[in-house]
Amino acid sequence: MERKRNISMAVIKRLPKYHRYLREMLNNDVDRISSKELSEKIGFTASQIRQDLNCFGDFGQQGYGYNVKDLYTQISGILGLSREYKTVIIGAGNIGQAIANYTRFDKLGFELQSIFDANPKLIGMRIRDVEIQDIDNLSNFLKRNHIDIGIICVPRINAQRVSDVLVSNGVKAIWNFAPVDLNTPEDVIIENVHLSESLLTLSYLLNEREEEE
Amino acid sequence: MERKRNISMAVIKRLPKYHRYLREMLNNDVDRISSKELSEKIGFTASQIRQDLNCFGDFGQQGYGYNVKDLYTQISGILGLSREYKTVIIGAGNIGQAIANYTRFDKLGFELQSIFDANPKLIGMRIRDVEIQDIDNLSNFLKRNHIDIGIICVPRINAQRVSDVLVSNGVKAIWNFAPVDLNTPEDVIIENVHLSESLLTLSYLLNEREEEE
DNA sequence: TAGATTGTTAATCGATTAACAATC
DNA sequence: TAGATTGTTAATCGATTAACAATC
Repeated sequence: MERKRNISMAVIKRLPKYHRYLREMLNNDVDRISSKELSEKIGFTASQIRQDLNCFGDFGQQGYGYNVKDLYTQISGILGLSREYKTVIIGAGNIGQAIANYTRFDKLGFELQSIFDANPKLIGMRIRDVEIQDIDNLSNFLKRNHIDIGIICVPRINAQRVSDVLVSNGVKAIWNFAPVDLNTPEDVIIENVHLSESLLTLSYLLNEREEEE
Repeated sequence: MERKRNISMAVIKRLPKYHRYLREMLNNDVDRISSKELSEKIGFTASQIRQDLNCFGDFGQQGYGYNVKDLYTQISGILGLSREYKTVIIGAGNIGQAIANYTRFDKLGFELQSIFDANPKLIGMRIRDVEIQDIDNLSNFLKRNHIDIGIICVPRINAQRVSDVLVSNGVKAIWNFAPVDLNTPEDVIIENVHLSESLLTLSYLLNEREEEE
């Protein structure tokens, strides 16, 4: 299935966007699409789209283009969505609760198994049928349950400690919302969501724009 | 002050990370740092760090390196943090409330002026002294108050409509959490936080890693 | 002064775009 | 078959890294 090793991060980061646009077209009963048409919607060049897709296979057909349903299925598979992932959230504060409440991720196959927090007021509370546990149980819970992805939503100061517990109990992927760069072994995958950095990019651009005037 | 026009997006996206590391060093009473030392902490090459900083000015000194406090101040200014920004949040659901509760952004100079939602159960509620208003008041509110940044936290289906209201009332920057690419005039700045895309990047990488084994 | 480290130019690397033969 | 559009190679563009003279 894999055609090309070492897919560049630039390509990988575009895949979810293909997935989203194809899903949308599928919902609108679009049967087929050419790289040129897709280019106009998604904003990548037609050439780039063909290059990107060809990293993974010959999904198109000359003179026809791409079958939307088939391509969607392929991209879903490439993104790893043909299986399910068991997740835990650590930190039931603002962001932790927000993520826990998102039904969007369930539909993609990410199953929230438990939530952990240190605050006694939160422990025992339920978010969509998942009970918030004492963070002291985290290590034990991980030993008894296979977890694919740990979602870190604790304050900056505690993030590395939580990460260490996850890693030492075999969790291989971390979705990190704490504004810190975690230190982990090479075989652990980290995906950061640094909201402040996103906001500062916005203020940079807004300011740059205003200076030009 | 500006040395070089057309700073590339690659450089811009690294600036907030410099800002974060410098803040941390400042808190740890570090006085000066060389590009080589910073490189070891932040993970960019020393060469890249010097190139990046030189887009904006000669902040270093041969034989000495960079003064942490000065550089922090410079980067803060470049990121537009020497002024304040008035913001509104539209959508008081999971993400909207989480963002409203973040005190981190206040400290950087982002002042939440109001929150809007369509849900009667939420209207009138207060989040940290800010009252949730009926979304029908949004347009009027924007006409009476200058707002720098609109933060869109409504469901996908309503995001474009909200964006249109913001834009037609002169809002020039949008921080968008809805999983959709907004259609806006060229002079409006959009910064997207697409959480699903981030999660799918993670599942891609996790899957790729497991295939190799 | 000698050592350190910048600012900056040149070399390399990688990603994007253009072009076109292959083929449905 | 003729037209359309892919897959893929080659050309271009941009970003990163290396090297080193300038200078604190």
